[in-house]
Amino acid sequence: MNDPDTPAARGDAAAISPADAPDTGHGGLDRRRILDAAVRFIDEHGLRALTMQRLGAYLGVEGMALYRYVPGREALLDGVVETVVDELFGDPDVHLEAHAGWVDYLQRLAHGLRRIALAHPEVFPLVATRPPAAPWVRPPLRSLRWIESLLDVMIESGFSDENAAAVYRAFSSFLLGYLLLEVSARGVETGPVEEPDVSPIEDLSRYPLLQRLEPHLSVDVAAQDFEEALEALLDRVALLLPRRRRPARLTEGK
Amino acid sequence: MNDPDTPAARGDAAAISPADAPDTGHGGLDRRRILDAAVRFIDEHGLRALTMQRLGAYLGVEGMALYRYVPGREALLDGVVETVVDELFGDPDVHLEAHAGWVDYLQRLAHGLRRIALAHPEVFPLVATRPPAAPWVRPPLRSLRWIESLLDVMIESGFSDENAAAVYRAFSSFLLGYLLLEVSARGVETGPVEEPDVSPIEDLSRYPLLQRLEPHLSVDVAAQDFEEALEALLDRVALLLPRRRRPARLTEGK
DNA sequence: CCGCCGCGTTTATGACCTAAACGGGAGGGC
DNA sequence: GCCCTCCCGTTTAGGTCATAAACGCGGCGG
Repeated sequence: MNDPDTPAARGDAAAISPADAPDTGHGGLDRRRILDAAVRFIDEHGLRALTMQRLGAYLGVEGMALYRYVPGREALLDGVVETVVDELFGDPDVHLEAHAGWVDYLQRLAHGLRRIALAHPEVFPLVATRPPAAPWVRPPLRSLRWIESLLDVMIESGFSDENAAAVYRAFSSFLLGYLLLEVSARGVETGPVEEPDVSPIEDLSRYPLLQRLEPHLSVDVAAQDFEEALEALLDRVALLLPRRRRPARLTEGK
Repeated sequence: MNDPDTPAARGDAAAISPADAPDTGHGGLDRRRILDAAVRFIDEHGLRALTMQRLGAYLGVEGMALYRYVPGREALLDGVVETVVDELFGDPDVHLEAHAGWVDYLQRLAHGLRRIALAHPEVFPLVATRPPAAPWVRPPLRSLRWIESLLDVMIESGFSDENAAAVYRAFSSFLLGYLLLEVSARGVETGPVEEPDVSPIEDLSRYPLLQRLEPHLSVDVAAQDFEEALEALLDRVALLLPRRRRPARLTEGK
């Protein structure tokens, strides 16, 4: 057998769904319904559990039925990524245009992406690591429309072409690092419902500081770290602007 | 068939190795040889191509032989990650102790990890995303010894316990974001040797800025971005230190 | 000289992806 | 009303994989 005991993969079709699944309600697949179901499925059972057969069952259908609407598993995953990233368009707090300046724009965009990451922790690693369509599409902002929008806002705000591109790169790296780590940490603390494991992780006694700092390391300050790093990034970005157009102060020196 | 045409996955055992493979030279497996071979294999053929059978063939042996030394595929991947991360111990430019202050220490550590990422672009995503042993082990620095070392250096340099932990978190996020993006961008520009693809990616005409900035977006300035973001991070970290112990200037104002 | 054991091989099972053939029912043309 | 035809989900089949379990060979200590 494959994946002999992985908790997520121990999916007897029974346990997986007919009861609470969306199950279409009236039969009749289509690409959208499949993709949405796939996202929900991954949210509920984890990426590893996603199988054509199981997703089919989740929709009340044989696995092969999906192939009529989706070219294959890889394409399905691409669709999942796209579906999740596109949630950004439905977010009332995030806008394609900067109504209140580039700082506000980038903050809303960052928070919007963070919301998505936290809403779909099991999907986000996919968003982060799936090979992008073009080399300059940098996860997690992998939508041409949003990239265009970001560049537009920066340029309208007075940044040079080169600096706009640099901001895009720095912003991507920032988001990827912080969100991927936040999401995967959350996954580790929630996910592995495994047995207490015979090995208490490893011999901690050899690492006195790890022991002493364990409380500090385990406190979840991801939200605060994110805010602070975002502020720092925005401050740094502001310095790229010709002095006259620079916003006075990003934060009121708490 | 699986993976119908993926270039990396088109591995007839013939194409894969006996010729240039390590092939032990004298038969006789062991865990170390297997792990090293796995790293080389992934470097050469990509992660997707790694199969128990193929790795066996690469070593001149049947796939099942590996199971005597490795509990299974997952464990193998864990071993690969560990192997690669442990290269840090062999790096003459990186030291467990800070001989020249914490700034120098963090710079060397960051560059050491970047060297690893660039040396094993196909392995790095694994380093980045594999669930860590403990929740406070943050990729890509997933070695207890190095975490301990980092915390030690920071604390010896006068940072509080809390700030040392904060530095560790910020440093991890920074490395993860920048290195993962750099490595995957490199992978995209090299990797997909696919047919020119009927769709020229997507209709670019709707995104005038993407078109106009394409040159700026495609220039590879990853190294420079990395240095600048590292400097910015270190500057920010320096502010955590009591004023008296703060290093005068990190960069001589270029 | 023999039986045991370390180690790679063979055999077997089951999960999974996917190509291809299949079949039933619903709707349109007559 | 009848039949033809697609649309769409199902069945069938075959290939790749991971992995458990039985196997067998060669060397070594008794």
